[in-house]
Amino acid sequence: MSPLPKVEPARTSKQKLEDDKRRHALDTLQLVTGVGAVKARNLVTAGCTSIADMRKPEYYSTLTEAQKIGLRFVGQIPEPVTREQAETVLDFIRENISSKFEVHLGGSYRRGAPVSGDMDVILFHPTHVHVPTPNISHSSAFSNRKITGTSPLSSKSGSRMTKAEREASPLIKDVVQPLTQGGLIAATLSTGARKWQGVVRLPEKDKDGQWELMSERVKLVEADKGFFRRMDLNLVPWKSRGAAMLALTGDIEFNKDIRLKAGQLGMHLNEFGLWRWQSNEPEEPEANAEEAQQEGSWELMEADTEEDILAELGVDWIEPTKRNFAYVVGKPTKKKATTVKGKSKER
DNA sequence: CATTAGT
DNA sequence: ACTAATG
Repeated sequence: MSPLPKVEPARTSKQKLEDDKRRHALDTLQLVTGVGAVKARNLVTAGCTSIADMRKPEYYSTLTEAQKIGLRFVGQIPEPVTREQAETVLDFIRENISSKFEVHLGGSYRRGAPVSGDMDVILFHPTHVHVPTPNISHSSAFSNRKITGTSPLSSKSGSRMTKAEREASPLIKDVVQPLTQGGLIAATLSTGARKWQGVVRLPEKDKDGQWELMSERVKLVEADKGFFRRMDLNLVPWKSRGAAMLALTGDIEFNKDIRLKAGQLGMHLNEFGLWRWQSNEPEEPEANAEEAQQEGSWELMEADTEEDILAELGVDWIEPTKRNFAYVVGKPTKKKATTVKGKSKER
């Protein structure tokens, strides 16, 4: 009387256990900055199942430079940054670079969070850096295609930088270098013309409120002594300050929402500004080839503060601290029957 | 190009 | 939704 088909409990539970272990290994390896789903899977498949394993030469040698840095600071980087720590770093930066830079903190700090996962530093400079034209065509709503690399405009300007160009860039020369020599910057994860990502050692003040000696800080960095945190430096053209403040303050859902709104109004919003599409003169429509060459171009709108951009989008001012969770798009004096978005993830 | 990261 | 850097 046991017509029940027999299952195989031994095999099933063993399988389940191995699945759990594998998942745990994948999650663990992804604690290292720069290690994502693909790299973690490759490592686990190769037999690397722990942070300690990752330091073995056979695995370590497969890591990128950024992943090696991530591994070096894996015990420190996940630690949250307090507002006080962020403000200390901000003070230090202001004291150690040219006063021509206007320095702000974005991210969850600006949204009022008590602690943040990292520091998002925004640097405005009145002269340096130019504003790149968006790489998408206006009809992207229908044909989601980008302008091809054969476009005379897009092919060149956004291209890569040589090492020499990189070191001559204002972000590196005028910001990263002094902050490194000052003993703030401990390691670089990635660095380009307008974005630097890396690790800083929190500067400390002595009993008299004086910073540590510069030479002391540099030694402490080399000895891995102190508190290390993630920081991003963003160099922003003056004209892009409003768009950059919006983009770098977030949160993600807020950014998506106002960008969607811009698109619905036929505009394009990115961290460089609010753009409107300018069609080319039809000029002489006769005899034109089947493929119209240039349909038009994106032109930067005047709106260069957060207020102006939001106003242009028909959105009333929203305090940064209100950009965290549910927020309303549309007229505030009307019913609340407008789009409300929830949140999911925050550090 | 894919991967990772960032709001 | 959209962009930057790496390899």
